[in-house]
Amino acid sequence: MELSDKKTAEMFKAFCDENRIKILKLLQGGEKCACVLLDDLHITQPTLSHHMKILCDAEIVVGRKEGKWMYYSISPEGADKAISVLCALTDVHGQGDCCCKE
Amino acid sequence: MELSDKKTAEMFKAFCDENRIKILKLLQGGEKCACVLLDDLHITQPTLSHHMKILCDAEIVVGRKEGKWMYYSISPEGADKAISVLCALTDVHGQGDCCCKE
DNA sequence: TTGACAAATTGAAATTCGTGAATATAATAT
DNA sequence: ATATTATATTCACGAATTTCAATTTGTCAA
Repeated sequence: MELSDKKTAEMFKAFCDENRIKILKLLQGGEKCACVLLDDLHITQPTLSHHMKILCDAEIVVGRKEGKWMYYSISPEGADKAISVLCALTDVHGQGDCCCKE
Repeated sequence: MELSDKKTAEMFKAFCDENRIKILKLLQGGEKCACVLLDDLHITQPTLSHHMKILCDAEIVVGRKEGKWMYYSISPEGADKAISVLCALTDVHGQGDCCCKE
């Protein structure tokens, strides 16, 4: 399934903010509660919520509600999708040295 | 060499604009003159120049001047760097299923 | 040297983005 | 029911980004 150029740009927006990079690095340790992320980042709760929405909309992160808490984790499927789109986008045709080919 | 979170975000900005996605797709066919890119995109010459600067600053694209013309192409090294940073960023520790690991 | 052409830079307008205060919603506990 | 706690939404504002018109710079040809 081919993504539109607009959708592709949209997806990569997940990765072009310093705080979202920090969030992803925190989630590399595994699923984390929003409140824990909030403790580690010097931003307000609404700002965190905003970034989580962008990450979830891009399907790089998935959220799971448990009672009052929201647990977030990196989506392996979303991450793989982003990687393969990036590989496909930067692979010069006829060179075939992209690790994600086929 | 580890990139700062800020630098990482900066790098991915190369991929989060619809026109830059289109430019990369055009460059997949191989090196192209700026004037050729301009013909294929519905943007003005200064706008193209602006986007090419962002792509070159991010080291995803390299430019080569030949007389009056500028030829641009995808930098395999820059692309590989971006891919490996993305892999490293989205790989959940202890899962080790990233194609770019090691 | 002058003219023509390609690309970069500057400046300014419109839009998008990141942020936090205030508020709303949802779930739990008393 | 009421209070409390966790998260989401709304709103407003400043900063950054995208865009194009105008201008400048660089290169070549006559």
